[in-house]
Formats: sequence, C-alpha cells, structure tokens
Amino acid sequence: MPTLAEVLFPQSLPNPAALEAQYPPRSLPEGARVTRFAPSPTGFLHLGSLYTAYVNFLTAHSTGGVFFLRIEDTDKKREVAGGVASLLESLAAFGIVPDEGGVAGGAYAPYTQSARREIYQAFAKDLVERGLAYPCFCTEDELTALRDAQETADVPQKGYWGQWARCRDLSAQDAIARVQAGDAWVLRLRADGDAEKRIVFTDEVRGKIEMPENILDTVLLKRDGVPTYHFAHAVDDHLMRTTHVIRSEEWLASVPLHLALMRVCGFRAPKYAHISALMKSEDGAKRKLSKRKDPEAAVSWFSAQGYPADAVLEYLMTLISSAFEDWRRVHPTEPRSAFPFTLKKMSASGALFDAVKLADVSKGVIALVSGADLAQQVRHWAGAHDTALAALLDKHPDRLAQILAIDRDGAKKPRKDIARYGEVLGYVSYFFDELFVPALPLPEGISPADASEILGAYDYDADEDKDAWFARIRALALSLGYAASPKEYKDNPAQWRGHVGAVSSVIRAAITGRSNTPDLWAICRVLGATTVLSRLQKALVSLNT
RNA sequence: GGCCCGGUGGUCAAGCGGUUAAGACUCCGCCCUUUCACGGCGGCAUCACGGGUUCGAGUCCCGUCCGGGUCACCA
Repeated sequence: MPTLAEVLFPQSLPNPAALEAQYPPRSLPEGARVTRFAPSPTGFLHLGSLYTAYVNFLTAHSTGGVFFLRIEDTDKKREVAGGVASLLESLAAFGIVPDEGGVAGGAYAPYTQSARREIYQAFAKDLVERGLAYPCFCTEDELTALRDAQETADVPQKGYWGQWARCRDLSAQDAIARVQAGDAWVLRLRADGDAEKRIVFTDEVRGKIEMPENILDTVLLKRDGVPTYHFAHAVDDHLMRTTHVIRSEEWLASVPLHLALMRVCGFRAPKYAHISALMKSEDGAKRKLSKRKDPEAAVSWFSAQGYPADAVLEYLMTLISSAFEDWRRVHPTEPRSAFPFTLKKMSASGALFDAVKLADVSKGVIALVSGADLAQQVRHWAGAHDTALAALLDKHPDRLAQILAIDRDGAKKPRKDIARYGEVLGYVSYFFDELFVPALPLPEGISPADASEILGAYDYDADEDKDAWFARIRALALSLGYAASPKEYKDNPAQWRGHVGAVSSVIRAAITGRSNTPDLWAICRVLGATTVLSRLQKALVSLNT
C-alpha cells in the first residue's frame, strides 16, 4: 500500500540529506555575506530592481562575500523570450556582474528555478511524509466561493486556513483516492501557526519587527508541480547558502510564512533586509514607481536619455546612504565600492525618485570624464539612440573630443554643464557649420549700432595665445569707452558705456550665436581662423543691413 | 477590513532625552568672473496631529490622521 507521499510523488527523487551534502555550507571568511538577485525573466529591468540588485551587490562585495543571480522562472505566463539575456545585459551595463549564476554558473547550480524542479519536489515529498504539507483539490471556483463566504462572514483574516481549509483534514485514503482518480491538486503547507501568538525577527534595515504567526496554508507547489515563490525561496536560499536576503519591502508581510517554511524544512533562516520601494509623486500623492505609467521606471529609459550608468548608480547611492555625498566630496574619484556601506543606514521610508537630483549628480559624474573619453561615450550612445548625431560625429572625427576638452581637460574646476549625452548635440551644435544658426543675442544695454561698432573694430588673430587674445579685446573695449574690467565699471559706472564683458559678449554672439559658452578663445582655436573670420564678417554684415 | 511598514523644509535626509534642528538638490540674492559653468557667501523653508512620561521630547509611550505594502496555483 503506497503512502500519500508516494502517490503524490511517484517518480524517483533525490533525498533532502543528499541535497544538503551536495550543496554544503560555503567556506567563506567570517563576516562574508552571500546575497542574490532573483528576478523573473521578463526582460524588463525596473529602476527599483536595479536598486535592489545594487544593494545586494554592494553587501556581498563589501564583505568579501558572493553575489549570485538566480532566475525565478516559475511562472511561464510572465516569461519573455530572451528575457534572461537582456536582463544580464542591462545589469552588466551598470557593472553589476554576478559572481555566480547567469552565465558564470557555479557550485550551487542550477541557478534557474525551472531546472530545479526535483529539488523542490524532494523537499515537498519529505514535508508530506512528515504530515507538514497536504494536497488540496479545491478548484478555482471553490476558492472564489470561499473568499466570498469570508467576505460576507466578515472574517478579518482572509485566506485558506483553519476551518476554511477544506482539504486540510482530508484523510490520507481519500486524498490518495482522488489523486489516483486523476484529480488535479496543489500542495499546501499545513500551517502550525497561532494567530494569537507573535513572532519576532530583526530586519536588517528596519530593526525589530513583531508579527502574528503564519496561519495560512499557503500553496507550495502549483498544479503543474512548479513551486511558488515562497517555497522556492526557502529551498533555494537555503541550498544556495544565502546569508542575507535583501529584497523589496513588498515581501515583508511574507516573512512569518518564510520563517515557518524554513523551520519545517529544518533550514536555518537567513537574515532579511527589506528595502523600501522607489516612489513617484503624482498630484501630491506618493506612489510606487510604476512600470506602466512612468517611463523612468525602466532602466532603459536612462540609457535612452543618455544618463551614464555611473550617474544612475551614483544617484542610487545617495538614496542608499545619506552619508555618501559627504564621502564623495572627500573622495571625488574613489570607486563606489570603497564607500563604507551598511544596510542599517538605509532609510526605511520610500524615497521619491528625483530627476532633478539625478541630473545634478550626473553633471558631477560627467565633469570628471576627459574630453576624449566623453566624446567616445557620446559617440557610443549616439550609435544606439541618435543616428543623426552619430553621422555628424563620424563626419568630423576628433572634433567632439576637441570641443569637450575645453574647460575640462586639466581644468581645476571642470565644467558641470552636461547631464546627459542627449544634451551634447545642442551643446556643441555651433561648432558645426551645418548646424550653426547665426544669431546675435546682445547683452543688456548694447544696441545693434554698438555691436556693429565693436565688430567693425575687432581683429581676430588666430596666432595669439589666450592672454594676447584677451588683451586685444580689453584694449578694444577701452578704446570704445568700455571699462577694462567689471570692477572698474562698478567703481564708476557713469564714466563707461559698459565693461569688457559687453564687448566679448558681442564677439561671442557673432562667432557662436549664443550668449553663454565655454572659453571663447579655445572655441576659436577649434573652429579655425577661416570660420571665425567668416562668422565675424557675416554678423557685421547682418548688423549693417 | 485584518496585519505590517513608514511620516523631520518642495525633494533626499542627519538626529538616538538638553543642538541656534546638520548637510545635499531646487529656488532667490550677493561675491568671484570677458559670458556661462564652476567655486564662495547668504537667504526662503521642516519635526503630521492630540494626549501622556520627564526638570526637559523630533527623539520614549498611547491614540488619531495620512501615505505605502500585504492578505493569488504572480513574483
């Protein structure tokens, strides 16, 4: 006479003890943490997921531990073809490369849940043998009816539990008969919790938390024999020897269940850290960043906008630890991995995603990149996101590097005026004749006649060094009645028509069509004498007609 | 609805019984400056509310309110 467990799991399965031996505890130095990122292969990387992954990554790597990737593909309906590859690619773009799992493989393989089916079944069978789990034959309709009944009876605790759990007390014979009759079943936990009793655990970011014990007979194995998240989590994180389960706060409510599962399976529970979700403000209300409504929820949005991966990570870091920015000021070029990171310093409240702050952080990141490197990054970005820019850059090789080097390479205070690669085209357009739009924005108090006078009297000499070049402008200013410095003008405004700033602004406008640019002398060098002279000439002509 | 988490300026936040309640972003003003950017200085603006406990409360306790999460054969 076969037992219920044998009827439920007729196939030959490894036994739990053998699995324990096959996946032994890791030999890692004291304090080393093992963390993981466990996404579903939807191919879509959410900003929140990146955030979570990054915290896991930092936790492991700041302790000499292991960060692995596990694919949670237990729901075929959500799976997207090529999802895994695209996910790995997205993560890699942020320098987040798992030590194990993914393409790396590892000693605790397989790292894909769909390939671990018999591992889960082995533990499930063991649970049935010990009377800690049972088959449930309730149909979807019956479950809905149960829900409705609880609704009308106004039962505070909804769900499949206690007296509501109809299959819980089915005799083994009846259960066996139904299985043999071909009835579909799911496997449920026979919860032993008491709603009146409370469990206490310490969350690594939130501290001590007290909750009622789990009383729900949660589904462990679905109709198709595939585990639910909860059961897979218990089995996998135990067997893969995860020390710290760091995940989004939506899982916090499941901790009593997870702890109960760990206990009945005989596993030592990992430490848990629930980090708060990234929020978005809308009409004064706070809500979770949504994949549907918010383009910035997708990490791909940031790449498309041209935010360097480093900038996004740097921004996330400011959310991870409020001490980060202070540290960064002291260590402007240190890798982020050198930052003393702890889960405990993470905020327990959900942060609003702040695009303005990201832009500021990004400017700081881009300011540290050399002109040549930046040019290369921009070209790379343009190849994927802005073909017109890419074509332009290819037509003028090296030009962009020269432009971006201005006030940047070797500058003690490099310019911080580019937040995204996507802004670069607008930033540099006047360097290219095909994009240059002649315009003459005049400074306050300067009339077209004044401008005409200035341009008419100005001679550009391409051979002059910067000091000589500016000395000439100063002399010109003086000769036309403009103070040679703003200070002199302020000391006695009545005596002057203005100051050098007005003169150079007119020249700047004629050459670039703009009122704000980096160092004009350097710009002229990049442009070349022919172009400079020609633009100066045209501006003068336009003023006189 | 039950359970759970959270609530300090517009945003991110420090704070662990006694502080003029840090700092950063944004915005505004000033300084520096040939423009802009950078940098410097200054300013606007915060402890959700009500009760306790205490000589003293952002900090501890209780209640309320607000926001979020969860209660799936999704993760």
